[in-house]
Amino acid sequence: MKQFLDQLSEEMGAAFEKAGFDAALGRVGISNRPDLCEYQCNGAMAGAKKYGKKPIDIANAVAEELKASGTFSSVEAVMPGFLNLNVNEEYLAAYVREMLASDKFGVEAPEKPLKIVIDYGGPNVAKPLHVGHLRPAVIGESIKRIARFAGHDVTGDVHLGDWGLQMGLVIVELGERQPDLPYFDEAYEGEYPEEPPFSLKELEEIYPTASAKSKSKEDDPEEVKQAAKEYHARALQATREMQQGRRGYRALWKHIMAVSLPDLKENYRKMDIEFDLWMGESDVNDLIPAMVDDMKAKGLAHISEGALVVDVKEESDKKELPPCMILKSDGAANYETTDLATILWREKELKPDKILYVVDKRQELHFVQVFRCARKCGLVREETGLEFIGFGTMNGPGGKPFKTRDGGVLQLKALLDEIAEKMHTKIRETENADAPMSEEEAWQTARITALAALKYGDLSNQAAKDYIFDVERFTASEGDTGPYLLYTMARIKSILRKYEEKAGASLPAELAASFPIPEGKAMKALCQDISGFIRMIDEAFAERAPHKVCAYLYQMANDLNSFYHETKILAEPDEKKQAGYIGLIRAVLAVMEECIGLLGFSAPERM
RNA sequence: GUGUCCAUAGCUCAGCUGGAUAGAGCAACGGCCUUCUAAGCCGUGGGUCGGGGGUUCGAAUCCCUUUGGGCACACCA
Repeated sequence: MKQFLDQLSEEMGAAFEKAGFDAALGRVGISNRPDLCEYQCNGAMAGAKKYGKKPIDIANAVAEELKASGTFSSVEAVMPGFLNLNVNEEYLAAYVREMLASDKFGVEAPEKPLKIVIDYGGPNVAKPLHVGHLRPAVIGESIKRIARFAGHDVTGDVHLGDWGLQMGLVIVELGERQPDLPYFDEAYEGEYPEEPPFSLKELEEIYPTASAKSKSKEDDPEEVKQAAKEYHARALQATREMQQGRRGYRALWKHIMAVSLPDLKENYRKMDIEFDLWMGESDVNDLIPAMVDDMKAKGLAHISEGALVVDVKEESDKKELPPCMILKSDGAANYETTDLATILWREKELKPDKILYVVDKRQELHFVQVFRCARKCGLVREETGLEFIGFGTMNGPGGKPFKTRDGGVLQLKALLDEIAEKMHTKIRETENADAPMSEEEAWQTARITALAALKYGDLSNQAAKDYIFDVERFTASEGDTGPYLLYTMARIKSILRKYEEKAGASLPAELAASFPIPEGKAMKALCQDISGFIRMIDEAFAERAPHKVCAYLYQMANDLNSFYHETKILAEPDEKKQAGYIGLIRAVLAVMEECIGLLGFSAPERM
């Protein structure tokens, strides 16, 4: 279906044309003066110069053409040349009914659906998920769902960080602790144990320890600095040896993966984040030699300061762009290498029209280099879109990087639990004494609500901006929050349940038939909200902007609550009227369900 | 230093393909539960849209400039 505003614009454009003006001037937008009208068109002012006429004269002429319109209930030309519009209720209701009767509320598949790969998540194996992993997962997941809903063929890939220095660090640290393990004996030719030499808990401690050991601060004594440097060098060497196939290290790598991966999967599952592919940097290791050879053969890669690089600077650059490094001077791969090989793999296996990278915006330069290198070396077809979607840093209250009270990194599990507990407390404080929740339902509801709080809190901000993550604010669950939306939905569900009980029958599956012609401002506002759905989806997809879905939902929830307060639905004596109310709130609920699904969370039956 | 992004109410953020009085939430203050969930609704106060120029009938929005921040700038990812 067409966007509602486009339909209005068409009607308006026709009127402009009839009055002797360019139809393109008839663009209709939502009014920014809701006290005066519902929609507006400013084309008369835009066209004044072109036609050498006063804007108000044009507006009046156009308004005259629309006098008999079935689309608008009123068209008013106002100084200096605004066209203030209200839509006809029956026309509006008919549009919404058509939406409700359509698949996906009238959002049609694009003529040529795009094959899109979304690279998001990017957790590092061997490191526990911490708050820093929240944004890529939450934003990427939502963009994926929006793109899919918009009708595209979307593949989400977690793109594990499993081939870099952190592996070398874990190997070295393990070697310090248990040097007698066969993995470290190069002469060992037997089978390695099946059981990993560490538990998940140990692994989660090994990495931070190793990482700390490899770094030193400015004011550390010289011998500490020296030790850190030496340790770091060993980790680099271990990384290289692992990449190049040293048996013992590969075996350890497998152990690390076996221990770490199930935990990662479990964590993402808890957050309702689903990847189609669990590929990692390691999966493309075998593609690297041929890729490098090809770059050399084409004369694109050359040695610079010991490393193999490809120049990617261009004439138009305002700034000196460093070359893209293909191999480090020690011959090891770095993240440019694996990112490039990954592009190669995706191109070969999936032939995507677009690859979207949902990554920290601080990595933008890296991706500029990688994208240019990929093009220059012919790793992708000309028409394959490579798109960087950078998100801002999540800071704690006060605007500084997010830390726990004792200065450590807050693990994602801990954060989720903390919020769920607060929600649980809230539920117990406010629940209806006549129908208390079972402990199971209370916790279930708490977890659903916590996830909504967390995700909505993140997604309602523009992704590209830094934002302040304030647990107190999100758990407050007042105002523009996830729980507020869920609460609104729970209210609707409650009414629907009671209505069904009273009527003694279940509601018809059909949404469109019972949708009313709106009477009064509150009802009409809700109809208009629904009518804007297709436009919202188009924009959210085009701009990769989940926050548009949030704003849409919030507006709808506000309007619903206003309606709720001024209308006693269950007490309405006029059965026909009541059925209309029920039809309206059911439609609102259905749209809201769809929207929160796009954001990546769900709603409980009651709160 | 170079590049880049940002600057809107006390705080956290929308609005930015230019339009009429710049919107929310939190915080503050005042109302509303005998009636469908008060995690709610209604209202009040609070802003030279960082500063200065320009384009335009019209600028928070576009251009230039300036100030103040964030971030990045090849062998960690």
